Amino acid sequence: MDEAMNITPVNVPKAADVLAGMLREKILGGNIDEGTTLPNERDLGTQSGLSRASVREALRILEGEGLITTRIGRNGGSAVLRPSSASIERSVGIFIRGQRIRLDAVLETRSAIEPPSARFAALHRTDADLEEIEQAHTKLEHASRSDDIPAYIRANLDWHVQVVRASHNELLIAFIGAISQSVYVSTDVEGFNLVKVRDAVIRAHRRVIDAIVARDGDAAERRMGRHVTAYIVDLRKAHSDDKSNLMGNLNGDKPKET
Amino acid sequence: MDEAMNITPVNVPKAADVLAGMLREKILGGNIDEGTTLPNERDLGTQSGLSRASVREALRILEGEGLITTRIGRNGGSAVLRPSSASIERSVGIFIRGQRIRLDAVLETRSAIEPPSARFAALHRTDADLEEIEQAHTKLEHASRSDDIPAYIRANLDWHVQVVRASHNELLIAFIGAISQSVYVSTDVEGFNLVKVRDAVIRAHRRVIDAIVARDGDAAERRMGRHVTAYIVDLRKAHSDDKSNLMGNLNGDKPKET
DNA sequence: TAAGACTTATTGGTCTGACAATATAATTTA
DNA sequence: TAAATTATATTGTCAGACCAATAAGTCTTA
Repeated sequence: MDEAMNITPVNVPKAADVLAGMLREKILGGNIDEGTTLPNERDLGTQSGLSRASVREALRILEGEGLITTRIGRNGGSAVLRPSSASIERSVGIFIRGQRIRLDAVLETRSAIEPPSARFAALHRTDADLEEIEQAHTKLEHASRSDDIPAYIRANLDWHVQVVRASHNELLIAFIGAISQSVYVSTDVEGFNLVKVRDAVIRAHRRVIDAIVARDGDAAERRMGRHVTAYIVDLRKAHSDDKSNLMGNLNGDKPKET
Repeated sequence: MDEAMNITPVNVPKAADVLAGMLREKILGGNIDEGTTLPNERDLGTQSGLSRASVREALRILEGEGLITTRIGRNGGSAVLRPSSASIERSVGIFIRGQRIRLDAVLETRSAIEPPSARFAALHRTDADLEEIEQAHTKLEHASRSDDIPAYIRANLDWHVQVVRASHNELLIAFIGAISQSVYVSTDVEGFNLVKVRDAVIRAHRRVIDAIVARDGDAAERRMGRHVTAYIVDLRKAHSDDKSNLMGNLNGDKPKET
């Protein structure tokens, strides 16, 4: 590169950003217990030499990052929070909407993540995990039998989430959770009107469960892979009437007129 | 559930949150071009009936979500931004640090995502993608030959990112990008001191590239899978001196004394 | 005429101080 | 002792002012 005399654009951090950065490092770096409360806004102001408005902006940044939660009233204040997958879910959701990622692509992502997750689930599961998965499976069967399609869709997603949970890989869990949100809001009900379709899903789930029970990672990955791939193919087939577009995107846009 | 007479906890949204929500929907829902500027803070205040401080807090929230960027000065203001993967990277990074996810688990996640990504890369790649991958490969070889380990590590990660880029799946790209950040800051240099190790990596990369060139999805997935698995195994072997802990986590903590 | 220097308007950045809303603690009272 | 009341600590919100940065407009000058 030719970066001899070039200096980086002059850095003019805002006061609130600086304070937020300091507090963020304190929270993430230090061994601070969850629930510990920061000094109140006025004290933070005098300590940092900033106005309360700037302090509040900094706190709002941290709140957005899921690092603190703020309560009003006496003994209120900003309490340290262990960052959860919620903020990943939020940013992924915004990303999907903002970039207008198509449902097709989201499902493709899911089809990439879930099979290896099923493998890890088979390898790392506990008996408690199995119980959760079985419970989700029962709920799915019940929703299917009572023709409650919305409940069925919810239960279906839930089952998949439970399988990934059993992998005990927090990142995969967070990713699947984030994706599931988006899949849920844009899964269309009509795909599951047919009992035949619902039954096929349930049978596929059963086979995956069996592999997880047997701690057979290879089988779990293979079966989950076939299941999610088949699911995508089915959806594409169901939507093959408007061939130009394959599927709607996640923004509720009308198909472009051509 | 027994939720007959129960009312949900009274909802007291903050003014800034409400305004942020309205603006967020306007930005994500409406067809607003990137670069469009919102009204200035004072106008937003009068239009919404809120004080400028509240308006600013709302804008700060949106800025944190990557939906706007704010510039000072005449013709400045808050310009709409297409949300990028940057905010996903940030939230994933915070999640990893905050939850103290171990490097081991991060690598496991990578080993789950990359093989299917390589498959998609083989299926969806363009010639331009190939060029990027080859270029990254050349850089890796060069860094290896000149024993520049930091450059080697950077180039190594870069190659992996380029492969996933070729999948043209924005979510997978974002996930891998987010993970790579964390892998980078905690990959330790010593694992690559041996030429033998570096050469093995390069040969494995070559085989993956060949599969992508041939548009052979199965081979690409299989070879990438073997590569990342071998990588994890090697790292674990290298760190087998402190057997209790397998690897350091990503927070630079000292191993717990027992 | 065109390049440079100066002026000015617009916009976000920050501060101060005040009051409102609310949740908990402390006190009083039945 | 328990319920009701009061006090207090804390965030939520507002109004207004001034500072800082930027770009458009204007003037000067070669």
